Amino acid sequence: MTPPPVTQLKAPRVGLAYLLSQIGAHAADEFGQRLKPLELTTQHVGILRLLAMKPVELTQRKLAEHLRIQPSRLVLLLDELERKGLVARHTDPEDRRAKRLAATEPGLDRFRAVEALTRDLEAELFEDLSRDERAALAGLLRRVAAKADLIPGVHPAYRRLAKKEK
Amino acid sequence: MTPPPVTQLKAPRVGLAYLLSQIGAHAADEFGQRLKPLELTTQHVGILRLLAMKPVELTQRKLAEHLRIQPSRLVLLLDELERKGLVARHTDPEDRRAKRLAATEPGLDRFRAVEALTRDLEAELFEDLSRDERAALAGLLRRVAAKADLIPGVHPAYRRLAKKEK
DNA sequence: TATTGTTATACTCTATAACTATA
DNA sequence: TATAGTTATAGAGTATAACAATA
Repeated sequence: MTPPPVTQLKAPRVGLAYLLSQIGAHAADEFGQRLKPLELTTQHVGILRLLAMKPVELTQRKLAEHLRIQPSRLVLLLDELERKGLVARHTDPEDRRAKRLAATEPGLDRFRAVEALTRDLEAELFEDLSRDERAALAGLLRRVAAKADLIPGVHPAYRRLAKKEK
Repeated sequence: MTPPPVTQLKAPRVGLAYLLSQIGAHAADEFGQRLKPLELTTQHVGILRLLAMKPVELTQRKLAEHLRIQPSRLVLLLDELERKGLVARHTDPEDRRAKRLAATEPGLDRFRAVEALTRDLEAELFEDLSRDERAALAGLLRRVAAKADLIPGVHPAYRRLAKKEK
């Protein structure tokens, strides 16, 4: 698929963390590419994924907090999703400042298309691994994720450049 | 280490590719954080890693091609490394347009510090895995990387937003 | 006075294209 | 005329701060 490197250089030795990061970035890039025909970005999908679980109480403030993104950034993402008719904002009758978020029917359909596309991508990425090997890989990765306190469904890329932590 | 999510939401089901991407991004973020005291970014390290192998024939053009980054971008990265005294540009006597690149002694020292830091990071990330499990994980990942034609030492993040491929 | 969502502004990163000096 | 490296410009993405409506 990818053309071979034109400039041949002896391969440097890299560690397990690097390998993980390299493959992970590749998978994310591929996913992003395949998302284009659906007119979605990975960030949109992260939002749709949560809304597809129908948590009726979810407001923008809470969603931004959960995803670790700026509320102002979420506004733009939701504007885009709303303009496509995939997500709806409803003013909360009990607190007219807040907006309750919900995926629309077309939004759920679109998300199911993303899930199908994801299965295709995984089938290709892990084509060379047996069923047992995939399960073993998943098991190992889940333990690493748990150790790092990663939150399922919350991708670090959301807050990539977030705080300086100085 | 990381505080638990303030907003509790049932965890969405995510696949193996997502898990890989999530952990990979986390590892890359952590690496980037720990690199700060050394005044380097992951891109600088990618360059140092290749130059540490002392490929005397390497010019900027070839390095940019290998890393899949724009030559103009490489200029800035090398400016930064050169200003810190970690890399040197020498005009090629046989083609005075080209610059031969080389890591300086301080550059090699700095790279060795990065390697030490990497070992620490890996020890933490994979603390819960046994020696055999780490080897198994590495083996599986290497097969996935090979299937995807990933080039050792060339991180996709270099060309993350590169071309639209439309 | 505090909070939700929004808008405005600025900053960073990167790609594209123009430029120079050599070939 | 073409190529290596550089500089200049512009665009995308994001964070920060200011703002309006509501509590």
